[in-house]
Amino acid sequence: MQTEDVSAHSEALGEQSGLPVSRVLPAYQQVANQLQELIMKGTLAVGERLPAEGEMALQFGVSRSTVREALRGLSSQSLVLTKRGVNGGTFVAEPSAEHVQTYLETTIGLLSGADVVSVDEILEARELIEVPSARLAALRGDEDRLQRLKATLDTGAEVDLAADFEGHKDFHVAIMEASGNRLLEVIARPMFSVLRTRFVRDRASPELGAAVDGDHHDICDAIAAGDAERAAKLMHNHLERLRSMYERIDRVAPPEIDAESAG
Amino acid sequence: MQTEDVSAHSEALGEQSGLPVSRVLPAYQQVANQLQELIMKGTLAVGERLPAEGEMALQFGVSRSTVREALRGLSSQSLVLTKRGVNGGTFVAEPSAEHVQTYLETTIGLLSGADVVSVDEILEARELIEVPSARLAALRGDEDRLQRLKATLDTGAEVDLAADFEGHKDFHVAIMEASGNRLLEVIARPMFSVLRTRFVRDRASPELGAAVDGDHHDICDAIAAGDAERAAKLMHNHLERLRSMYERIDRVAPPEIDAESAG
DNA sequence: GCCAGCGTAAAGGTCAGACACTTGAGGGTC
DNA sequence: GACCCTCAAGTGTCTGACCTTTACGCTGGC
Repeated sequence: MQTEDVSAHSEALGEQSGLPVSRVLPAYQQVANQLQELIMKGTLAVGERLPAEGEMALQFGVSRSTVREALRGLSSQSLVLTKRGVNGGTFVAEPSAEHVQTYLETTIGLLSGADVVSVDEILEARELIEVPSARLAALRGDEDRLQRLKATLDTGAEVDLAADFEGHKDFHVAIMEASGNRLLEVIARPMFSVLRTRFVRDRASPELGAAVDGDHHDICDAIAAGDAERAAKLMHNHLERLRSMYERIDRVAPPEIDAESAG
Repeated sequence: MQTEDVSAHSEALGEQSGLPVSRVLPAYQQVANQLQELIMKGTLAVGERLPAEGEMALQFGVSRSTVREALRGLSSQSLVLTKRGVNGGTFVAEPSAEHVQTYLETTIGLLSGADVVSVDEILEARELIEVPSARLAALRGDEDRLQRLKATLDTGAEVDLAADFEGHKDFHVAIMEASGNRLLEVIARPMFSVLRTRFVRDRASPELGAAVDGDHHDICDAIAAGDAERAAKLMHNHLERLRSMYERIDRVAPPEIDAESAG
């Protein structure tokens, strides 16, 4: 472990050594930690209302500003949400898949931008998840989900590449939805978004878009037919195609995060 | 722009989706959004120091408290970190896989506790990720990683079930590490932790622990031999065993959190 | 009896200013 | 050169005030 910065999560160190290093966390951090623990333990139930800020300030023996700073931290983690007005207050937020997706999207984007994870790794992870997702979708697909999947194909002939890309996203998201595993959806969707952001749509070629569309149709057919293995294989091929596309793009326009090409 | 927190909340509440929520975001939220965008765009480079709080307050035309609340939000997302003292200040944090793991751990835990995702889904996702991870580890495993993997087995005969469980965790983490895909590690590790938390160690039986240990040794052997398919198959069987274990435990003593689900 | 309109008050949002605490840097002392 | 002391920049915390939002309830007209 190369922990060069021992700022926040410092453990309790030996009391015997009277080092003057004050490992005391800021008050707002302590308050946040305590509240978070209460939430995680279930002591504070979902939807339950926390005391008013002023009251918490009294209870914790800190000022209202400190409590507020703690709450901002929790709220930006979607652990709580605040409402104004009468009967407003701070409430324990309902855990939602969307929040996680939003967070993952920004974070994976940052990790990728900082080369902590490579595009190859994202593509690989995508394949690991989406191929079995297609298989599961074929096995489990109920009418409803199948319809939604088909709907993502219905857009027909599009001229706008950006809209095209959106359609592709919808298709892949629908696949993961159809797999019946929400956790997969939560995980895979941000990866898709990150790739989309990194490889700006305009750089894709129209003929490739058509090929992608064809793939989607084929995959959808296989899923509709309940042919799990074929769906999986097609998805694999599809992602291979995408991978080579990304690689080509990457060679042409290297690691620049956001190409703001003026011309 | 992901400034649509408001609508996301109302949707999460599950009532009517068209609630008349005020579109005006609080100032601290706006400041946080702007800073976040600067960070994501790379305008503020990693490690770069932001202006002092007071200065930002002037620039944004808000009070220092407001700036601080914004910063608390960003810092709890590990987008920035603050240091005190001379040469202290707020710095753009280096994206780190650990932060994401920590976040995912708490969040998946909450999602699971609130039945947004089921244990089955976690297990399924785990299988999707870990089986190919074992395959990749067999294909790519360099000496170094292989040694680390083996080290997780060396613990030998353990009496303490808790420590045993820790060892199991280390093994699975080492597998994902050996797969060479950090993204997989980031994703799978929290899932493991959640399962561990949900199924408290003491409930596992000693003989099962032995079986699990045996599995681990076999998998490790297959990886060391570079036999990718065998490693994958063994991992699959191993996870099947775990799944049935979890199911049995779940039947006997269902987690107290979600007892009231209609059944 | 019902609905519209208004007032009210609770609670979060924002502000200004002050002081305490931390910590590196620079300078002085031995 | 090593040590200590002081200083300053910047975050951490507090106080207390005022603004803004918004559900609830009262009032009055139909």
